[in-house]
Parts: sequence; C-alpha cells; structure tokens
Amino acid sequence: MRMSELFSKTLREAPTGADCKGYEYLLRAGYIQQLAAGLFDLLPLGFKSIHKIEAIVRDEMERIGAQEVLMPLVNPADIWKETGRFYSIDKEMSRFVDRNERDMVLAMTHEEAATDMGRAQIESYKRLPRLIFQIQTKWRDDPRPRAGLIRVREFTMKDSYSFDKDQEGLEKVYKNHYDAYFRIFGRCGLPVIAVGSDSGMMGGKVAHEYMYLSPIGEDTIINCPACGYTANRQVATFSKTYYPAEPKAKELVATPEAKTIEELCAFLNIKPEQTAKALFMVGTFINDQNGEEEDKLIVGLVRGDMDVEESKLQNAARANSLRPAHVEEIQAAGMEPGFGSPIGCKKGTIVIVDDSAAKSSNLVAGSNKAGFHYLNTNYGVDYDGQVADIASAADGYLCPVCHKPLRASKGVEVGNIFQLGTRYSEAMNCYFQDETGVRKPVIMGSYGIGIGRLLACLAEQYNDEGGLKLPVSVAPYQVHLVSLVKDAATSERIYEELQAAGIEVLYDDRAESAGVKFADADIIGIPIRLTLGNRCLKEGKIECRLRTSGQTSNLELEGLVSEIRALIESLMPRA
RNA sequence: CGGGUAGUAGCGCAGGGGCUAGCGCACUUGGUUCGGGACCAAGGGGUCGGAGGUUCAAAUCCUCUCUGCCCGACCA
Repeated sequence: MRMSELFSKTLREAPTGADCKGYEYLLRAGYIQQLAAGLFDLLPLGFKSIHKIEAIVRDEMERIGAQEVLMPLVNPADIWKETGRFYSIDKEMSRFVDRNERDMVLAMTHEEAATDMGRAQIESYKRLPRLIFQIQTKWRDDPRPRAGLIRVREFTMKDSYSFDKDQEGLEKVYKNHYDAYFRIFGRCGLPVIAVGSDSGMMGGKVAHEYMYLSPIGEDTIINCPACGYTANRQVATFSKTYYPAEPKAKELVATPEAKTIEELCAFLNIKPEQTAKALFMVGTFINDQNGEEEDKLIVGLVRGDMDVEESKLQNAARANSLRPAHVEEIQAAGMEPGFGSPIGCKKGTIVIVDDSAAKSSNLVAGSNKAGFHYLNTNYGVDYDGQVADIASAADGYLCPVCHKPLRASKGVEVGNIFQLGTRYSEAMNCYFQDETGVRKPVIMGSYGIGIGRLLACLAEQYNDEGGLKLPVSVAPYQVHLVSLVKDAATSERIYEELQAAGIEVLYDDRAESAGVKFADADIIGIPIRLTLGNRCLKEGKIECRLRTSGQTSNLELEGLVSEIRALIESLMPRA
C-alpha cells in the first residue's frame, strides 16, 4: 500500500475523550474513527488488523474441528420467546417489528439461532458431536459504551456453539476451546489469564472468562499468588473466619446517628466483625413463559467486616436483575435504612444471609427503628433466611484453597466459554435419539471472543510515547518502507520485490520530510521499518529498524527479501 | 437512568451582547529545504450542535432540546 494513496491520515493531537493510550493511538494512527457512541468505523489499517486476528481465530477454530457458518443479525423474536430471553433481557436487546407486524430482535448473541439450526440438523447420536462457529456482528444497546473499542454497542464476535450427546463430550469440546483460546491470544500476542466466572444471562454452570489484566479493565479478578486460584470477583470465594459463641438474648440499644458500620463501631467501641450489615435491593423476577414481571425486596446480610457481592446475591436470590431499593420500598417492608436488618421484616421479603453472619454469634444488627440497634442478634433465633455465600472477595482476604492472602486486579474480558448444558436445547426442543432409542436433549456449550475488543487490548498492551507497536501477527502490515531518496527508482523496486515475495508492505512514497514520515511510521507502528536513505544507498544497503526494540541495522539490498522473511518469522508471537 | 462536563474550521483550542468570529496544527499554490513532526510568501475553509425567545443588535443572555465524554447504575 502506498501512503500517498492511503485513505486514512494520522492525527497530531488526540481527539478529546480518548482517555486511554491504546484508544488514543488507534484514533491518531487512523485505525478507527468514531461514528457515534459505541459505534466505530474500521479504517483500512484497523480493518487489516481485524482481518489478521480473524484469520488466527479461524485457523484455531478449524483446528479443533469447528465448521464456519453465518447466522443473521436479525432474528425473529419467536425463538427468543422460546427460551424466555425475549422477556428476561431488558433494553440491552433492541426490538422492532417488520412490515408484517412480526416481532423481530437484533441478536446480541446466537444461542437461539444456533439451537434452531441444531434442532433442524441433528436427530440422532450419529450426528453428534458437532461444532459450529461464526464471526459476526452483535448489537448490544449498552447504556454506557466507553474506552473506545473496549466497550461498544455494535461489535464483531467469534462465537461457537457445540452440540454433544453427553457431558463427557461437552467437557472435551470445552477443554478444546480452553486450549484453543490460549493459542489464539498467544498468537495475537495478548497475555491473558483464564478465570472462573459467573455465567450471567447465559445460564449453565461451568464458565471461564479470558482476562487481559489491565487497569483499564472493568472486571475485578481475585487471584492467589501462592496456589494460583483465580476467579472473577463476581464468583470468587474466600476463606472466612467465623465467631461462634453461646447465643445471648438480644437487647435494644440506642445508637443515635450511627448509620454506618464505622459509626456504629466507634459508638459502641466494637469491631466490624461483631456487627451485621444489611444491603437492600429490589430484584426483578420474570416468568419465562409469559414475561410477567414481579419485583421483590431482597435483604442481603453480611458480617460488618465484609461487603455484599451483588452478583452472588442475585444468583442466590435467583433474581433476573437487581437494583438498589428506594427508601420507601425498604420501609414498606418494615425495615429502616441505616438501622436495618431482617429482624421483623414483612413476609415476602427475600432474606439471604451470608454464612459469615449466620455462623457468627451475638452480632450487633439494625433494629429497624431509627436510632436503635440490637446487641446479640443470632441467625436462626432472631431472624431466618437462606444462607449462601454472598460476600465480596477483596484484596488481602484469604484464599479458599491454600489460605494465603488473595490479590485483586482489574481485567478486560476478551473471551468466554460456557457449558450451557440443556438450557437451550430443552427450551427449544433440540433433541436427539441415543443408541438405545431414547430421546434426549442435546448438550450444548457456547464460546465467544470479542474481536474488536481484542484489538483494543492489543493496542493498550503494545504502545509507547511514539504510538502503536503491534505484534507482527496482527499489525496491518509487516514492513513499513520509508523512502527518503529523491530518485524513487530504487525504493519502487524494493517495494515491488517485497510485495512480489508476499510480504505486506506499507510504502511511504509521499513528498514529506523525514521527520513526518518517521513520526507517522512510529504511530502506525508497523513492526519492521525499512528506511532507504542516500547514505546507505551508496553502499547498497538499507536501514532496518524494529519498532518494538528500536534495534537498528543496515541490510544488504542483495538478498533483502529472504532476510526480511526470516525477520518476520522470528518476530511472530508463538502460541 | 442519576451526577458531572463539553459542543465555535478536519484536529486541538481562544473569544462570552456591538462592526468582517480568531489562533496553532492540518489543507491549497509558489519558492527554498531534505535522516526525526522544516522555512518564507500567498490562499481556501464556519448554518458558532439545533429550535424558540429577549434585544436596535445574540457565538455571547434566557428556555427547551440533541449529541459526545467522564463517574455511577447497568453489562456476555
């Protein structure tokens, strides 16, 4: 590609709002351009990189036996009604009616469409297992897109769907994905870790997320440096200490102005672990069959030295969604914010008690009368409720496996794998006959990688003051040829030779000063820069500089192609 | 959806009732320069986000509204 003909241009200054480096450079280097909130154009350079990533993904997916398909972005609402997700998913899924008044949706994922394909194609165990994948557009009307390509509304995703006759088969294909994903990210050059995760709206039990650890991430990952235990904070467990004792009778005590645990502890001169903390949420419960919604107040109770993890609370309560409760709602259920506890709450309130509180005795808890707390409250005596782990793991807490301190870090989710089981196949009647003639639901899995987000993470991982420096496996071109000589004949010849040899070259043939060309080369960040200058040329040489290391050497023009080939090979990230 | 912040040239910004709306970069033309964002000269480019209002006069004041970004809520 000649830079004199390149569609995009570089920007000297970062557009306002480019808050992280990777995003800033993708904009400034002319890889992407914003169209609206969460909507981005891929310019030629960015699209080249995306194609490279997709090629790696295809290669690795086909290697584990996946067959590429393409499902429509627009789905009839019917199949989403079959699984209930038409009702359970809120405004994040966009809906419309076609000219015949038929309900349609823009697919935010393709479990329904894939299951529909499966039920048409699979009737016997002889046609199992099967694995399909696609690289396709998703639309998710996220309320708050941010950080460039990290969180967008329209994006490209590689999603695969597995069909198996038994759990053993599912586990095998799951493991294949687990490994393939590491090869994919490895070949792209992105360091990731796999963490145990919440299955969220996907349903199913076993799930992993692939996290790129970075401060720009929105997920919190809990990790044990000692034994390697790693999980998303949404599901991370930790080792809790309990404080059981002989239960005493509860006792009302005036605690004016002591609304928080801190104030309470200071007032009563006690420690946080001697108290119980209540969090009030309103959960929405949706009938999957008809879409009818019901709101219920949920009280989450943890010991005062911990916090409630809302994802855990939502799962324990089996709520479809959670939001903080309004003061009036809390009071309507017979409780008082700031002095709240499940003691004496109205029937119909869902009470979830963390085991930390349930297994500790004589805690100070709210009395539900403003200005008063109870001393010596005990689970099973003063209040009841479902006991579950709803406490949030945090930095310094103890590992559930080896009891050493845990560490918390931020990460971006670039991929996920789910064992779906039969949630979709049962709901959508995707059954097969086994060897004995018994009809069984197909066992499914689903597996995703956000392609654009992967590029965003790579841009974040690979940049310096000068701009981008993507690995050669995903950079838009392999070689950036900069001509500084007046007579273009030699550089033209080199350009032709490299291209003829199948090397991908961005050729700066513009009439710009050396400084401008170098600055553009730096920001675009092609891994190998070849500079043809008058000095070198006289000796029959060309300067070769590596973007990442800055390492510079002069190569003979004679045999340049094979030299560059070898160099590209040596720079290629390994899985 | 709440809180904050900003919309003036392609990008970054200044101007805050008054005459022709400005600066840097980018762009065009001519000349000089030519290995790290060159220099000189001459140019082109604007519904000041939109609508309504106040006023002799609005980019500027008022009302409404749209959009972007940040924090939160939300999120595979």
